Amino acid sequence: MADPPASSPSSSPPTSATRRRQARADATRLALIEAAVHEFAAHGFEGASTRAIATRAGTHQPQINYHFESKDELWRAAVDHVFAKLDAALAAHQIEGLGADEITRDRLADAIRAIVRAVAQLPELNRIMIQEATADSDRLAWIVERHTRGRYDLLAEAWGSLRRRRLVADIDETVVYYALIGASTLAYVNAPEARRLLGDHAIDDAFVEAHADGLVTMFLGPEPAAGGASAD
Amino acid sequence: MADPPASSPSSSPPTSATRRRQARADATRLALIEAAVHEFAAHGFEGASTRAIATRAGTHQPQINYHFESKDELWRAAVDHVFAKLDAALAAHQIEGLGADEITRDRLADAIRAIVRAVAQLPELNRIMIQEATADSDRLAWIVERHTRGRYDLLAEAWGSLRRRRLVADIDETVVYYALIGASTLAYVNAPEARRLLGDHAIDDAFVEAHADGLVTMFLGPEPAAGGASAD
DNA sequence: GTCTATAATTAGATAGAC
DNA sequence: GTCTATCTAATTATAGAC
Repeated sequence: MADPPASSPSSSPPTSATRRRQARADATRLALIEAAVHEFAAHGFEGASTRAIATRAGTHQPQINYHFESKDELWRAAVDHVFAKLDAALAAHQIEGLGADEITRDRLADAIRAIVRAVAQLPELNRIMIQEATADSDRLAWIVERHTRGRYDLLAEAWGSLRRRRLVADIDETVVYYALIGASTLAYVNAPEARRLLGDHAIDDAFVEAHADGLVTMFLGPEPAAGGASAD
Repeated sequence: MADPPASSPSSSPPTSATRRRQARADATRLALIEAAVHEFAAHGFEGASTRAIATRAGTHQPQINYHFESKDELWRAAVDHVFAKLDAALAAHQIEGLGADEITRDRLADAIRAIVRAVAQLPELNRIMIQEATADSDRLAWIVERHTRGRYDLLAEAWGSLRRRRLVADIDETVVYYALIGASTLAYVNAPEARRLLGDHAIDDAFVEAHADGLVTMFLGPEPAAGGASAD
């Protein structure tokens, strides 16, 4: 979405030297984005300094204003980057998404497991989300319209469909949305706290699997009701 | 815990004037703490400025260093303040706590409802907690040992007791802790986002009650199993 | 105790050499 | 494109009048 700064201003043919320069520039840009993800997640937008980001990226602070218009634009590029990684992780953890076909209890169970595994390996995304969601701002408006609303609608429709068919508990979609996101992300968002509270190795792969199973039980019940449910 | 600056340096008897001065000072101190709660919750420790806190408190920025040693000490006073409010809110919403006697399913259900109602009216506490928990720091160490660990132990013991007696699903205490805190707090922590996503009045009293009921259903099941459960 | 003025540091952004 | 040097504005904390 953010255009890279124009690197071929006129019609000069791409020589080997300019191609190497471009590759170096792309590497710098990516390193800045990944460093920004880490720093914004840890300290919030205002708490993260562009100097710390540049140092983590192995470059110098003015590079941020060269490759991005401003700290704000770097933040947007970082957010787009982690959401792209989320979609990749979700795709890796489940064959079909929520929206593909008529939702079933088992499909939602698979989706919940996929969400838990994905957010476990991508804690920065939900750290950034929550840092921004605590106060209204232009950044919050941007992130809600660009990344949040579509995902909310998908989950709300899936839950609503199951709820109307009595395949899940009679709980409001808005309640389920925040309960599921909160219940699935907090242990990873708060991993530094969890390490102090529970020990260094408390949030490991076994925890993630127990967490996924636990949330499926909590949100979908121990077992699908045999027989009695009738469609709307 | 933090001693107020000594206001009676020698043995001068308290005149009406000095008593009025002291009352004014106490009011300034409290106004600073409450403004600090708001600003730290909205912007995090590093993102909140002492000028903004002083302005919100209706006083001037150097008052912070007079009434508190530093921004850091003000933060600690603010955290103690919101945890005291949490305890008051929890006490108002339930007769007995988790630790009073042998835990029962109904007692835990009451506790969950009390937690939801309390965190709904005190979103600043969980905003501050989550802002700090995303990165390790001296502040995180302080808050975990001073405020978090005891509450974690209480809930983990209660759940473990019910779990051993097969009165709740067989889910690990650590999973339940983060799932419950996340599921109960996120809608209020993220209220600015929820307003953009769902509309201005989505997180109202009816939501809180539906939320409380929904979490009881999710964590404790729709109904206690009649008969079959045997104690350990 | 509360105020104004200011010191010392650090922030994001820019200029210009190479 | 990347670097060094630096500008302007904002930060926390302190000094000193009242």
